[in-house]
Amino acid sequence: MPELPEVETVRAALARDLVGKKIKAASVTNGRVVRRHKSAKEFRALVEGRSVRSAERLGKYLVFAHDNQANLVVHLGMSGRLLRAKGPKDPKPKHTHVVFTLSPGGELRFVDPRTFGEMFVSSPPAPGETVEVSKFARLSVGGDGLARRARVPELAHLGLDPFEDQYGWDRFAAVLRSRTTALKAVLTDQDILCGIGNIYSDEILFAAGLRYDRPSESLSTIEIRRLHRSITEVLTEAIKHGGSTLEDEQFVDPEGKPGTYQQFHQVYGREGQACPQCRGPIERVTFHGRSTFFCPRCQS
DNA sequence: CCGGCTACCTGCCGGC
DNA sequence: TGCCGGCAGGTAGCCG
Repeated sequence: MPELPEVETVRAALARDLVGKKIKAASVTNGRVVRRHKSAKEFRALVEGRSVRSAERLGKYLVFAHDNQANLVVHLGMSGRLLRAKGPKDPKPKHTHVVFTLSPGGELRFVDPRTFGEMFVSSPPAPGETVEVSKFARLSVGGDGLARRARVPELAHLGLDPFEDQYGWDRFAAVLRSRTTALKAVLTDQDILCGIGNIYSDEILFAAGLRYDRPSESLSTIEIRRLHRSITEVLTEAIKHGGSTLEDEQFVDPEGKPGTYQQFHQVYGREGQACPQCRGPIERVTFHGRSTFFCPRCQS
């Protein structure tokens, strides 16, 4: 379940290892992965022969700028991996759906058992064509973020990325006060804040001492500042440890290395265990059809 | 406009 | 031992 820290880990690895290389050939063996395109053939025609100029991230999306104004966009979904390989002789994992042959040398493969992940080539909007950028992005994102959204229309609906410029606590306060929804629903709504999913929302809310079901507009200024700080701190710490790799899922970076942040999880997946702060039992509830872990004593 | 529900998928695990 | 239901959850699309 790659969320922002896992996607950032992949981005950083590919910034070192993919940028500057040319995609000589692409092979697509599961068309569902490129479902935004009319055909796999169309997708191949758009990527083959292109060089990769940069590796960026917006929320949980990877954005690789091509040498022709277009961008290759990748979302890992629930179980997607981008894996480097030395060449075609390296054994292909099951569920390898796309293989890029790179120049110089090697391959980049997209492996995704559950096929919730996808990739597509985004062409810049035609001159004069306007792109509707999400109102939460407009509210707080600086020039780069807005420009990036305008360049990739498919991602223009995304809200604030927690690491984008100009994401101050006062702007964040305006976002929270504009909704009456439960905090967890706000944190995981990609059109408001992008990059946070089920695991990190629970960890962030525990760090902030706030319950998942607190109405977002009910927070005091101090609570808003605490939540704002917790978002940055938890995600930064998770990135430092290469993201989280849970026992039942298989996140690894492009070199096949798992993350280690799971050992620092305070509440996620710890139902019945002692809260690290008060030693009371961590509770698990189903919220919006998803598991939510929290400490009823430390979070209010 | 907004919130809530479901479909899309495969692997894994517990129960029978 | 084998089958089957439930669960995992990110996003898009639909509906009220």
